[in-house]
Amino acid sequence: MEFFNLQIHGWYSKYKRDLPWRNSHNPYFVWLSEIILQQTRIDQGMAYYLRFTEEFPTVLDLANASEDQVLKLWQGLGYYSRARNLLFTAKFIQEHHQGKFPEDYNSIRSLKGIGDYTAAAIASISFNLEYPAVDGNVYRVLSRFFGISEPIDSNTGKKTFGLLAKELIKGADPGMHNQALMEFGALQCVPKSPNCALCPLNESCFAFANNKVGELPVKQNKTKQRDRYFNYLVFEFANNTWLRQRIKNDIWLGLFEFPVIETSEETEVGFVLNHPELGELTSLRNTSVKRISNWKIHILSHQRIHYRFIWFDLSEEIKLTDGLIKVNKEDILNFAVPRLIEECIIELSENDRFMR
DNA sequence: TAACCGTGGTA
DNA sequence: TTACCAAGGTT
Repeated sequence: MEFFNLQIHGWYSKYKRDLPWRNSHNPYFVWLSEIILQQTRIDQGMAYYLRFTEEFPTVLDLANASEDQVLKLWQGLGYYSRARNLLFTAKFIQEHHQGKFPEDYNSIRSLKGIGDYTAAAIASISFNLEYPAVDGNVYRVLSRFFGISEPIDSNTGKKTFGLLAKELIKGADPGMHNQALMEFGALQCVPKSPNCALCPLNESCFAFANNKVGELPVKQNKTKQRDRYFNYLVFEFANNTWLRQRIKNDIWLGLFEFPVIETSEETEVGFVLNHPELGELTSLRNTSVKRISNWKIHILSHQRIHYRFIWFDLSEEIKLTDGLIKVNKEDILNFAVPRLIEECIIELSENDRFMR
């Protein structure tokens, strides 16, 4: 174990990346970076981190934002509950911690959106507290080097890795140690085809010695995907279209989209045009379908969204029904939308059919 | 406990 | 093309 820490720490001092959130121990910045980077690659999250810190330099700036504003900044990053919890926790800190980020592990861990990993990361990096941060990288590094084949997504496995990580961090600089382990997993001990020949730990690595690098770590649960079918209705009249905010406990909660009729399969257009839900949206009769896109597929971690767009040229202005929002086309980019809606809007503006 | 919650990169 | 999976957390 001493060899392990010595090599990891030495490797880190040599190869660590210069990342913006490493220039400060400010718990607000560390928290922000950790939430953004949950299940997200640094390449993908970096621009979001820079935008958030510029827009909201302090936790109080964030606390005073609206949810729509935060979701708009978060647009495209996915797992939008992270953004909603971010705002909730900022407001909570404003109200219950006098606007000062809490400095002890239990207080940090109790905040919404912060689990075992994130609490340990903030506590160790910001406050030098000795809590092991075990993320996907650390599971991989430990399982390979120490030869642990317990599934990392089982309770017993999490306990085993947690205990080992707790032993390893003893006596080390907590923040440096945690980041070193993660950085090593992210850059050297990568998931697929790591370059073990030049790894400073290869002489003692169980997986390398036993040719099990490709088999570790072990995961047991495979998430099932289900198919869904979204018929998006794009109403146009004058320079307006209509959007609706997603308010059900479902994907994309809080984001906006064109009104949608969900069907059980890739139905004919006639099925949608005669659908009772369309009648609830508009009682207009003289609506003509201008264009119908092909079915496309948008992949989520657990769902496959089959979707298409049906454009309606309205002969008169639509009558507003529950939750429908009339949007001037020039304002549409101010709404937080799912990726597939954004692509539709971009395509339309490029084709000069929509934004003129 | 297992299912739910996005998006993009990679082989 | 498909499958995996990335600084996970909540219910």
